[in-house]
Amino acid sequence: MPVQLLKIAKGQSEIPLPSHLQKENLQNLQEGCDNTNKYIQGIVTLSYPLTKLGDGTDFFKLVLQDPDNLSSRQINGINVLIYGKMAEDCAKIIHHGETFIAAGFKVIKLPTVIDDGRHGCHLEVSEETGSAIYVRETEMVQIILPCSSGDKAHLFSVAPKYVYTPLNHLKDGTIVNLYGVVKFFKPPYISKGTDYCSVVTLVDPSNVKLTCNLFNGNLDSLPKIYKVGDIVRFHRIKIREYNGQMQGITSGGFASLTFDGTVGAPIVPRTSSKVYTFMDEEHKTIEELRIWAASNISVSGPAAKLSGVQPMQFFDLTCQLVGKAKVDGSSFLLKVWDGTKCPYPTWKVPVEAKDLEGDKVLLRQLRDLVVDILVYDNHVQLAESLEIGSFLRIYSIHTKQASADNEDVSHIEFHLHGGTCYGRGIGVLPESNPDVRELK
DNA sequence: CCTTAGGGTTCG
Repeated sequence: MPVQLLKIAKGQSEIPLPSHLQKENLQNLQEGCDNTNKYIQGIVTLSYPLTKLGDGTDFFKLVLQDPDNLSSRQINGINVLIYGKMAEDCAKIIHHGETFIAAGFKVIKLPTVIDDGRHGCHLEVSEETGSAIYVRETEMVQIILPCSSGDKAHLFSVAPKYVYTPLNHLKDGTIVNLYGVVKFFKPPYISKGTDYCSVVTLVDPSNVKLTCNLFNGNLDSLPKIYKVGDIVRFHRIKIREYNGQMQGITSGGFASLTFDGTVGAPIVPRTSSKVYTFMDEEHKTIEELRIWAASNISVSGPAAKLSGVQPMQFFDLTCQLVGKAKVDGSSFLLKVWDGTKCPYPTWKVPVEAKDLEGDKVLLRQLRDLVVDILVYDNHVQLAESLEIGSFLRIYSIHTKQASADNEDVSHIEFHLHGGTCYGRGIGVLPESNPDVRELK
């Protein structure tokens, strides 16, 4: 059998394998079987540098995964050992994530089988034994598995070839993957249906906007967007036409990654997915979008501090929750601080002492810095669930100047009105957020 | 169940 080293480039039609070859499942390999007319196929998840054996023979080793049997619990890779000229050629053209096909391979049973999910055999491939190797791009397969915890030795990944659609190429009724810069968003809120809802408007270098309605019963499954300018990657979002415009909506397998959109910031995806793909190619995309966004997205000015508030305005406040209290059915009180002092006298919402949650001593210590924010209607339920001490960003707080009958001077009131216009809402920030660190 | 929202400030 002649040696064939075949690279099928993207876009070219696939060259069929010789018809006499039959596919053998990676799980079914056994030593001693006649594999002359069989081939195996897998995705390259790991490869080692080309080396030379003691006798000068080139040697190249890679690990294959069966794309039909990928799961986080089952590590079913099989080692492929390639010798001679074929090793040298493979080392040049094979990349992580590509589909590797070998015909005319030799199955060698491993002396000691450890029951850790590893394959009981390895494969040997060389020109001398009549092997043929085909390499092609991997079609879209699911999954990659950076183990989020535990044994790092088993950390490996499979590169699926996801295709990302620019926002100006979206078509009604399709399910696509896409990247976008957040131009507007509503932090997740409790919808009138059964799920949390987050509305996100994206834009990309095609300058087309896409508003997405994202729903999920699990708050954590919605994108963790903290500010305009964040960059998101959506997988499997459904595109529909609504009022003459394309609209995105969550479909069954929706998943998202969110990144800080600041040029030069660390590229750390925010996601609830334990399993996701993220490779060099994605890094590059994020960096390019950051640079584009820097000159094409107007990020709302520097974050407002309590020390800088004006009587009649809407603003976003990054703060820490130090107290909360039930007020009535349609409003709820949050006591927060951001380390700065509001220059105006602030409104104190009267509540019964028994309804106030929070460290009394701390509340007293911080009494000149803490402000009362009254939240209404749809925000009440979310506000009730917030934990004392957590870091929040409250979007579109309204400041109002008022004076009570028993006061000589006017005070300033902080309201988070009902509804979600202009992204009005409450988001919880992780302690790792740069704005939270600044707060501390 | 197969919706919810479909960006564009409350009016307490």
